[in-house]
Amino acid sequence: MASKPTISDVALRAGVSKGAVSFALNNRPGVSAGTRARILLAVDELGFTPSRAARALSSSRTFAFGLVLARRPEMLRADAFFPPFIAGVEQVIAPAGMSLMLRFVPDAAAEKVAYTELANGRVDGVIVTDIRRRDPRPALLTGLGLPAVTLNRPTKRLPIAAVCMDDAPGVLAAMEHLIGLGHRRIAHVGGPRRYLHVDSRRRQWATALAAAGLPPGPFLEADFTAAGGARATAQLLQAPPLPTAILYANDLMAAAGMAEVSRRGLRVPHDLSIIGFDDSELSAYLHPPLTTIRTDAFGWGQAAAKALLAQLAGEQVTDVHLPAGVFVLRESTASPP
Amino acid sequence: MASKPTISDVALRAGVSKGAVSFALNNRPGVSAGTRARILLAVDELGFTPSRAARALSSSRTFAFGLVLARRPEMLRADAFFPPFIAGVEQVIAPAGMSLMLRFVPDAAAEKVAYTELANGRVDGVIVTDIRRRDPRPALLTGLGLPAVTLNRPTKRLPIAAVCMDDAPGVLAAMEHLIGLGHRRIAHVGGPRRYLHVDSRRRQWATALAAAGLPPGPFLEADFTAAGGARATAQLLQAPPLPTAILYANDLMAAAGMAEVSRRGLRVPHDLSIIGFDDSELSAYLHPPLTTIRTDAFGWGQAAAKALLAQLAGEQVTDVHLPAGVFVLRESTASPP
DNA sequence: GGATCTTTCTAAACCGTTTTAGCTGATCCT
DNA sequence: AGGATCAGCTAAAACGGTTTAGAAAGATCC
Repeated sequence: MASKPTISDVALRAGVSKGAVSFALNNRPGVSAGTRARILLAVDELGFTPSRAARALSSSRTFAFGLVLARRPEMLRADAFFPPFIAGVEQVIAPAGMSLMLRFVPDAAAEKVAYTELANGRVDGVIVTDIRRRDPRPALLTGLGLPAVTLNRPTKRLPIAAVCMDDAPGVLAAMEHLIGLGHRRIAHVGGPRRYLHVDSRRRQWATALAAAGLPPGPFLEADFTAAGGARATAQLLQAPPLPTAILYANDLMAAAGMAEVSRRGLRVPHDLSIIGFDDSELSAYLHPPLTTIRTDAFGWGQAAAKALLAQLAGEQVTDVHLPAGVFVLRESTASPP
Repeated sequence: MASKPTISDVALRAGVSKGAVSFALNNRPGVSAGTRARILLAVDELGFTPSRAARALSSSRTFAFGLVLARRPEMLRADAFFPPFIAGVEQVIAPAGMSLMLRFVPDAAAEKVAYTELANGRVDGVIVTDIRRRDPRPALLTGLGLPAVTLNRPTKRLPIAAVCMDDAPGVLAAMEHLIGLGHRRIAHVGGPRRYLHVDSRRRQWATALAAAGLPPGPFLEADFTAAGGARATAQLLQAPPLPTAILYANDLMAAAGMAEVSRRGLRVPHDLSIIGFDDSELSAYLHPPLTTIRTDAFGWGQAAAKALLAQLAGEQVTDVHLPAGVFVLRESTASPP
């Protein structure tokens, strides 16, 4: 009585066998309504909650999802995506009695170890983010037999479902907006090109440029940090021909870029237009408020969690397509000087 | 052979009993060097890794720590503390074979449920952040018998160790800097007052004001979001006497405040000095670069994880005191107009 | 009215570790 | 030489659930 009650205590109190209690608790047929009520009463009186460890051992399910992040700590310092993303995941899985197991690793080698450990009875499935070119993880995960969901689709055919958010419409709208304003030299500051979404945004940008009959603009590969954004901006601004607009792959780099522009005595948007990506919380409150492309990290987290949950429930899951990011017009863009 | 090898497979291959294998793997005495080598060889050949679930069940340890965050999703959107904090925790616990279990909950009621669930065989200990006034969690946790570490000390005497970072020196240095520049009306925009660290910073600010013989300045309670920071700033600026400097409880509010000041045609730092808190990644790259007080979230995470690990190892842990946040002078402060 | 199905429930096996109790044979001590 | 001690190992009992095989009791069928 002093220590935590077990299923045997419940069985004893309800005058049934352990098996009956297990059936009753898992809503399985084979228990009469009366007995079920008696069992639930005993559960309630004893304050019984099943031990996850025992459940995990006998049913070989862990009731946890895994998320492995391969990032250097400094890249996490101001990350605007993961906190809301994780919150979205949590909101969906917590009511289902599951929890999220997090792993931060510094590089790809550690990443592989982390997934292997997670596969070894720590989680029932994983959400794979930051898909890279020739990403080894889908193969690794199917090899490990670990159910998974990816954020965006890595390559054409894989037995892993993807939860996709198309960034083409957002980037296109942004580019059309700039081109409509009369911009002809539109630069792009992206993230590391190994990431698929970085490359995708870059392609949309290049396509829009070409479609408007404009010459290919300068592309700079930065690292998603404020420091990187400032550095890339400085580089774009150091020699003519100067771009009249810059599209960034996230708001953090855009904000830092905007500051860099100001520091050089140029004015946003008068001398240079700036567009970010993600619509982070601060962006609406910068000076000037940042025009950006909104992505719904929270909703993405929810969708990914739902897809993984459905997969574990045995449903045949296909790719999920979320509403594309929308272009949010604020005040960091104007006609070129 | 097809499925994952168990400890019995290893025992069979090495020609010993399961017990011997367990002893060898856990570096326990009672196994000769020769036998140990034979066992380790078998482990290697079979690629054996012990099942966490079975381990958890028989040793009643879960090899995971828990972290429960009671925040509304919008407060997480731009949070600069948790990503590096969690990264710090991870860096310490991963080599020890442990992982982090995360829970996001919307309010205090859900919080209690979350801790109770975690206590029930899901984690070996928790890190408690965002300590509030009359926080019910320390009592809850000691009641649940769940080892814990708090970030900063809630009240005087509790059997829970705290990992503390003193913000007094940083705030004091900031205030001395402002007062030295000649400021006499220094406002403070804090976070929700139920948080102990909010109250602590507010007290330091008030004390410094009093120590300099200045009248108590206006305090505004905001919510740590950019929107809240902008709103509070607007309120401070709407009626004279205007403050000549504002100290914010985080960089996000400070950044939004700075933009709000600019929007009103005032110039930072010429017309108004601004100081933030935390030194988030963007702050050094704002225009002007934000003067702030640096807190080491990553180091805090490491220290908290170490303390919890030590506690689980049976060590008598006392409070840990981390280096205080340092004042980082940049360009958002100047003499009052 | 007996054979056959269902339904409801029990007993026991099982999941893969850790841990305890106890069994060996060698060594030490007097 | 013979008992105590010890390291090195084995066998088996936990840990707390799930799951399977099968028993007991009613309901159904011809």
